[in-house]
Amino acid sequence: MVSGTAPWVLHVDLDQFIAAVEVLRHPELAGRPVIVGGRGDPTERAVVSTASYEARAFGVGSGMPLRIAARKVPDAVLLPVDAEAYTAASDEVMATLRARPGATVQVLGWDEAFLGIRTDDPEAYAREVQRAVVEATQLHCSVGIGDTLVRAKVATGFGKPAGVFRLTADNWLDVMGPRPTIDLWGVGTKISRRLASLGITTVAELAAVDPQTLVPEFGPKMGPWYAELGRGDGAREVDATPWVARGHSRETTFQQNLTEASEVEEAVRDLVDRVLEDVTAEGRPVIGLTLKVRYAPFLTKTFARKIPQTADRDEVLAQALALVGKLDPDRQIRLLGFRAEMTMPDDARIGHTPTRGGW
DNA sequence: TCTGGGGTCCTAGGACCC
DNA sequence: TCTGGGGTCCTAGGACCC
Repeated sequence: MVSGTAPWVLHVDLDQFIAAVEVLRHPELAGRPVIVGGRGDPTERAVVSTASYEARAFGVGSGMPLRIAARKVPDAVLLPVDAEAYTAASDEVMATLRARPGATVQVLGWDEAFLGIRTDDPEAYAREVQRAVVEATQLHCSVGIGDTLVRAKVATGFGKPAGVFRLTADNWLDVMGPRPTIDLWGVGTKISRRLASLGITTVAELAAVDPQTLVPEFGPKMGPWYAELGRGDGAREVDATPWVARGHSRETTFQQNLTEASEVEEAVRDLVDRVLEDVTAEGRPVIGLTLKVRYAPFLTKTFARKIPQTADRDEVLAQALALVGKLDPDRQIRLLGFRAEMTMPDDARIGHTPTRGGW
């Protein structure tokens, strides 16, 4: 089957991944509404990372404040996020995918990956993938089959849970045409609203538009890219080149808003140290800094600056504290974030992004 | 119910240069 | 005199994804 001729893109997506990993190591939780988020304390400022299907039946979903989720499901099991455990499980899944015959694997996140293959029976191959993943990890996944990355990615949603669904140029408009543009991968609330203001509300309407007419509203790259998205078109090649981080960041939401300058400075020192730990592990110099602040209740501002590649830790810290000077001293601070951008290695792939244009 | 944390890329406008 | 035209770099902000 490896020698089949037709190229296909498979999108593999683990079902309720985080909740499933927790149930695996706490078997007594099977069948119960499990909600994972923050430190598992519903009195804190935190949101839901993943809810099990039992919890979703109560209307709980990712991104919902933990406090609300706990109220909706009185007998929910609330668990803290355990990133190390999910990374370990994810590594096992990805290794299983890479071991599939003839597969090129492009990892998109903890719980999903593209898989490029040549076969004349992609459904059979998809079932084999599901069987292999369950056998190795006891985790279930859904598989989207497509002739482009976008179509494969969107197809997965129709296969959940634990199913397989195929979307190609042949059935794209039949399946997706009547749906709202927000159902597309890469179109969120803001863009779908701006499209609607141009008279475009469905995928079919977006697919029919002349790409150039979107340039005045969305710019020279994004305009034509949205039109392409409407057609389901784009890249067909799965790229296994290892992903290289462009930067690292840390954010902290304070349980009580900060008001004192000394608290702010201490928080920035802490964030800088944590980010630089990651950067140091990469062995690449820092070339830029961004400080993000969320003033209470919800106003976000960012301040950035370039810095010389030769900067050492003390220099980076000094530059970070200089950015602190731009904060408004009269406002309460709810969140601080600090990001360090790094130089790229010479052989790094340029233009690869798991989530945005460039497919 | 006031909405985490870690990422990526695009756009606009000003500064500056020739 | 009220001002070209191309280019790059930098900063701030916006949008999206998992």
